[in-house]
Amino acid sequence: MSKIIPNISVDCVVFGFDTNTKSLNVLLIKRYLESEDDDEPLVNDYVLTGYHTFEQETIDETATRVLKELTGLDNVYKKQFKVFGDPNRLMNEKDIIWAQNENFNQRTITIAYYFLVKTHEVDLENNIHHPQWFPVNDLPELGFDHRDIINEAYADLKEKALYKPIIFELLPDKFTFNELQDTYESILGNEMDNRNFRRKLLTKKYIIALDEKQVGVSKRPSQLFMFSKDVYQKTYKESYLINI
Amino acid sequence: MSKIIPNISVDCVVFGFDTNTKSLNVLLIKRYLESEDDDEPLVNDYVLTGYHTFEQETIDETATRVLKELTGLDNVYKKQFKVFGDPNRLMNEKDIIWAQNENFNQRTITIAYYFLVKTHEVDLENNIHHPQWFPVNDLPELGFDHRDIINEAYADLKEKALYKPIIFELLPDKFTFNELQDTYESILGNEMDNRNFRRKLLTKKYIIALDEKQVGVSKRPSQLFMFSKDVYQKTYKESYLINI
DNA sequence: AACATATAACGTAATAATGACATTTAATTA
DNA sequence: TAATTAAATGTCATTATTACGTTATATGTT
Repeated sequence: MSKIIPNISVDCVVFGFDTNTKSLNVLLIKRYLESEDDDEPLVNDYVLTGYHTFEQETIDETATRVLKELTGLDNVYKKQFKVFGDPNRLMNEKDIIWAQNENFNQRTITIAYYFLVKTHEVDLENNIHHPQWFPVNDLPELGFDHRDIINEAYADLKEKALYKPIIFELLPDKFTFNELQDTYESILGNEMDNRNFRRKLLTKKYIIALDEKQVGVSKRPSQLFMFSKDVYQKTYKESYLINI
Repeated sequence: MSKIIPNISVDCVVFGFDTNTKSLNVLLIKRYLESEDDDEPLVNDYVLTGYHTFEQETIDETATRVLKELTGLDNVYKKQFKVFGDPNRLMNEKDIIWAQNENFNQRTITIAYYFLVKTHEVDLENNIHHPQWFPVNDLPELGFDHRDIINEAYADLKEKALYKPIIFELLPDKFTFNELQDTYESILGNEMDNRNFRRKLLTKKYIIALDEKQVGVSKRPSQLFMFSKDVYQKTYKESYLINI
């Protein structure tokens, strides 16, 4: 049995994109504690999943382990983006109640990761944590400093999406151009002209048109595309284009 | 007296740019341990500065404190870029010798920051750590996992320099256009056409031509420029230009 | 005073990328 | 076969980029 390091943990922000609602979502689990006199619950909000690092484990392994438990997924895009270590970060009223109940009260610093997953690959049903997706722009009440953590993760994702092809981590293997644009618009929070967007990205050799169309839609079906990481890595030249 | 958290530390990569040698440098301190029989020293290499976090201190405060001790500087650009937490990260031969001598051997995770400083503002003389500048491309033998840490810091800096105006943190308040270009070239590791470089950056309103020239040079003196963070923040529109 | 030296500073033309804008096409369903 | 729905596309004016060599302005030297 592995021993945990009591003052070091990992928290995981799991991002998914829902192509139906066109919403960038975050996976959260409920934090619930009943009062003794069965009145109002003492704690009833949502949190990220996380766990302490084991003594013989890298931080990355902790993150991977936590994600696997939550989603069942391996080999997911992962970014360690910030450490949250304020001595008072778990000192809200509800966090203190929770900490007393759960028997942790030491100063804990947490290393925060975000993950980009394909929503349809996450099985929410058979999951002891009962995770739920929430739009990143419409989050429920959150415990600990997890709202901060999510906001920082989102800010980092926004920036990174502009110059790395990470958006494809959020899309199915086969996607339409409109889905791609929707995903960009959700992440970046702005609308784009569809003609200009297509022109720009259609020239990229690593976005490959498939000989295949959407099926089962009652309208003109879109063409499907795929992203080739391989072609990307081979053809992308770091332009060193200063863009300040 | 503040108590330290024994398994959590901060390490600081301090970058400076030397306009004379046109070299991006890192500030290092010596790690030295003599053997008892006075032969070869047991440990004789260089390391970053770092220190443990105090119990009532944020991680950012730790970093700021360590930098202040090393350089005397406050209010310096600082980026927390990565955590190094491999269980075996301090397990090289020399690190073990050092750890026995210094009496630490527990697993320690370190939160790494880099700082961008103006070289001429750092006083190397009156400093108990005796720090020295080394070119990032020609580092001496380094202790612990500090070569990794520096390389990761450098990679992050390279990326960030392309889309944030952080380069000015490395330059004096008044700089010439050629110094600006030299700094970019050192960081990005490529040469640029000087006409195109000027044209591109001269159009930026936040790079302001001063009514002032270099003095004491035996050639045509350059015009001096300054960077206005204020103008930058007011005029920069996030273009949301996808650049993948 | 004229010249040498050294580096700062600049221009042009061809090509590529961007931004702004509305219509046509291709499938399903009634 | 007509209606519906969303997919897909074209053009033009403006701006940005690339590639390239010459001129300007200071100091130092004779």
